[in-house]
Amino acid sequence: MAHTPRPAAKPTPAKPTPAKPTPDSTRRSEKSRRAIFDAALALVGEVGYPKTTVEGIAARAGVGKQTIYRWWPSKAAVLLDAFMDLGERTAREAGHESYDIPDTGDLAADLKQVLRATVDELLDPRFEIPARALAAEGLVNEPLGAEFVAGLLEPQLQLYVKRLRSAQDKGDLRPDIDPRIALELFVSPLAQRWLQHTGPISYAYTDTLVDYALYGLAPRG
Amino acid sequence: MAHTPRPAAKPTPAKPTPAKPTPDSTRRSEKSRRAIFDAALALVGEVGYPKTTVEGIAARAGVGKQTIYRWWPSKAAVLLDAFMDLGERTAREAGHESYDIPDTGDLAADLKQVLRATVDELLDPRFEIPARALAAEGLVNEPLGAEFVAGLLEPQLQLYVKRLRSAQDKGDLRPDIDPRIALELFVSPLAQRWLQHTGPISYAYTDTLVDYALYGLAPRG
DNA sequence: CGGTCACGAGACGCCCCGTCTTGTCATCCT
DNA sequence: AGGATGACAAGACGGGGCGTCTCGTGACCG
Repeated sequence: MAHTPRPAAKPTPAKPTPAKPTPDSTRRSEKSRRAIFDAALALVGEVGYPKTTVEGIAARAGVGKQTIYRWWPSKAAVLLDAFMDLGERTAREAGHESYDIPDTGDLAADLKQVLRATVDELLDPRFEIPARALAAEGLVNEPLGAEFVAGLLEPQLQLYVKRLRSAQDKGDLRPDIDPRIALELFVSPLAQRWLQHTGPISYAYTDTLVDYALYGLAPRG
Repeated sequence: MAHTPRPAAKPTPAKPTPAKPTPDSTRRSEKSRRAIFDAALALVGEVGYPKTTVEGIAARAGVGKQTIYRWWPSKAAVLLDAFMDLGERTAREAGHESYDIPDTGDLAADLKQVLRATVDELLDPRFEIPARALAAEGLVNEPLGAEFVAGLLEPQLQLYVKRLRSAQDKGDLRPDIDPRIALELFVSPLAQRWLQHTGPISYAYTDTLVDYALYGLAPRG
């Protein structure tokens, strides 16, 4: 729960910050929380992010506006939590405790496989619409962007770091390479094509990225 | 002038689309147009994109709101035209008729030089604030995103395509490589780090990207 | 010299914002 | 048991930007 307010508050009643009421999260209604998530995701899918409003979410969820403002600072924060909750639920029901990039010994094949799965995900509207909306909001809304990166993006990237380190141990990757930079050679191009529609995304494309990145653009020899 | 309305309209008065008044662009006030651009860029820089409003731009420019709505569909479109106009003006006063990536014969050095210049640009607040705002809007607003890509991004990328083709002619780049994909190996990582704050950007970083991309992540031999 | 039309100014209804008020209900403490 | 607490649904409220509209003005046109 990313936006749950801090449970403690200074005892001093007269401080510069107006001393918010600080809601009691133990008394929180789980039913309302889920209804808000469902309504937010449904509305973003149906009318798009810009036309999704806090009032609309509240009405759709059968919830008072105050209940939303009590727990989240903005519609973007609501959607971020809803999206992360969705991700956890779908991962759980798919049986994944925690993802990991396969390690068959063939680095190129493993990377291509994961990127193909990513392509599928990026093209699934249930994922695409809220993810794009959150990415867009994160570009302009600093704290939300940081949470988006830290909560959704960076954990994925760390899986690549792990797999690339393993490859270095086995001599499949140059030992002087920084894995955190290396992964960007195939992940970032896909991300940019998806986000900004700068080109089509397909299995052939991501396969090509892996080959180019691993074996280099310059002639070998 | 990206959003100048079409000069012609069907003679049929009763059609499904309500037949907009179609302003006469020959009678347009150049003074107002410039004042709107200046006001839009100033406001975005001062109060940020979300707090920039059409009313605010109009008031700052000493212009009626209708004059903005007559020529642009949204504040995002205004800012896009203002930003493109700014780019043209600064390029002109810097004496550049048209940019081009240097071709000294050393591909790695040429790419590193251009990327270093890009780093400088990305870190210049005068460029950064409106560019990020437009990129964010373009993610969610399809037609604006397409115009952003076609008008600002793709022309830059084509310079890389040109330089990479030249490298292929000289044998500095594998002949089977698609230059449009190859350029993404070093441009997209930089773009993503800048847009989403997924990591620091520096000369050392972009130099590394070029080396990784040209010579590959896998051991040579 | 009369007609056309972009212009500055601003009024208008609309919708959403974020806050505040009211009454209900579940939980916890005494 | 009974009283206090506090989240809850519902919705009223002022504020402000939206996009459209109506004015009166002035520049250019035939």
